[in-house]
Amino acid sequence: MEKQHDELIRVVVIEDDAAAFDRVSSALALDPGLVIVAAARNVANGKVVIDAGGFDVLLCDLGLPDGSGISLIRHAAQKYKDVDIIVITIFAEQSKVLDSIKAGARGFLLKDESFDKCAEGIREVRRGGSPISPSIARQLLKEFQPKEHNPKQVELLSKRESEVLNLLARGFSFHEIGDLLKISRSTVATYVKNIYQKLEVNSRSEAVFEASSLGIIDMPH
Amino acid sequence: MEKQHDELIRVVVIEDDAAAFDRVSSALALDPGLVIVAAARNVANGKVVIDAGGFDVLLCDLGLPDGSGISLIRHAAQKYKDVDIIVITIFAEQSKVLDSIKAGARGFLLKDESFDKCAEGIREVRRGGSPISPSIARQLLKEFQPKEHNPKQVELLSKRESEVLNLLARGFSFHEIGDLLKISRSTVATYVKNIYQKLEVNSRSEAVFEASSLGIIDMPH
DNA sequence: ACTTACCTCACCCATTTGGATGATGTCTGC
DNA sequence: GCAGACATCATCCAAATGGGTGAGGTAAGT
Repeated sequence: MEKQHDELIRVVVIEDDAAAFDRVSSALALDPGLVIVAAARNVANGKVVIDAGGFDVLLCDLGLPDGSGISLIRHAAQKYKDVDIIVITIFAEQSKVLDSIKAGARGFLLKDESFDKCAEGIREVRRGGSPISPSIARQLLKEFQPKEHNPKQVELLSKRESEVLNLLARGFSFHEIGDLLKISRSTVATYVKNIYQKLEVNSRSEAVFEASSLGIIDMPH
Repeated sequence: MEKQHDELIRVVVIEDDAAAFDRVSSALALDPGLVIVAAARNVANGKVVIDAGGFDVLLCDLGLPDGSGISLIRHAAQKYKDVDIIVITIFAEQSKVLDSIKAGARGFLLKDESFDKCAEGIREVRRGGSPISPSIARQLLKEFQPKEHNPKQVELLSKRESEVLNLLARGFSFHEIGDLLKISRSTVATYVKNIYQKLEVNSRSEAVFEASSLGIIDMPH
């Protein structure tokens, strides 16, 4: 499917709620540059519509009667790299928002607040931006912000133990770590044992695995 | 500092460009519920202003003459949990956007497009949302989307090697892995050597570390 | 037909690790 | 003042790892 460069943006809407669909279509009708070329009310039909191609933007609801719209998003995103996918949903559920984005969604609008912003959102996404409702955006920011979930974890390891753990992760031997930290290798071994106890593991690799999953290790990149 | 629950929102603006500051202050002046209680043009003065407290929202530029606004954001976020911080900047630089968010920013507006949306953004953030310019939001979404940066990485490890790596991470010995995969421990050792070569490491812990940083390992959570 | 990648196995051996046990000294909090 | 957490060190030893080398089979791609 070719990306159209003239002003006509072809939209597919997948939405099971009739009232919501009406409001979306009304909103889009106000913009002469937008045209709804197809619609579906469930996952099964949605897939057919998507496979048919011939559109630039996909507006997709998440809570469809026969499954989650996320599978459709993934399908469409993989099939058509140039299609911009915008999720329209009622509530900002943390996990579903993330899953949608991982599946390839490029915009996220809440039904209640943004029907009038629908057309603007579509233009925005075509411009290369990502329209995101503020309440959803807040969810996303939380993902990036340092997680202080479990206060215990923050101080689970002592300063010295953390240093050792980070060096362990980078493959240094006890001997090398000892040299780097100016302590004996026996002391390093002691720290390692303490780390293992605290993390409830019994090998280096498990410790690194556990620590990186807990976010208590300095990762590159 | 107490969070004010009446309608008056006290704002601090840290912005070095006089023209930009004027436009922001004009925009805020149109909303009688907003009042600029303090301002600064650089990091040094910004810190003083922040330490003085008595505000609800911090609007902060990133490119200040004597340093990055990110340090101010971090400082303010740590000192006042209830203060909402919005970044106002010219360009959406990927790394700085991320750093700002990690530092505690809760909103992100581009100067060129959103001066008029400034007041609305402040109200949004007080409501618990996160106003984010679409072009910045797109940057963030990219962070979440499965990174296919290096096509090699996707198939860096063979299927069998990945299985072994995941078991390595969980602390199984060669012997145990061999039993689990119904292969001999010699074969496991061979895989491990291959994995090390491919990841350019030479120990289990390094391999786990590298793999988790590359996202080619199945992490819990 | 030939190369390349993958899956499989074996043997050898020096180095490292993990586990156990025990010790000294500091510092903080109760 | 004393328990508890932390940082530091030591010795012993069985088991596991990492590194080297070699080798056979299959499947895919050139």
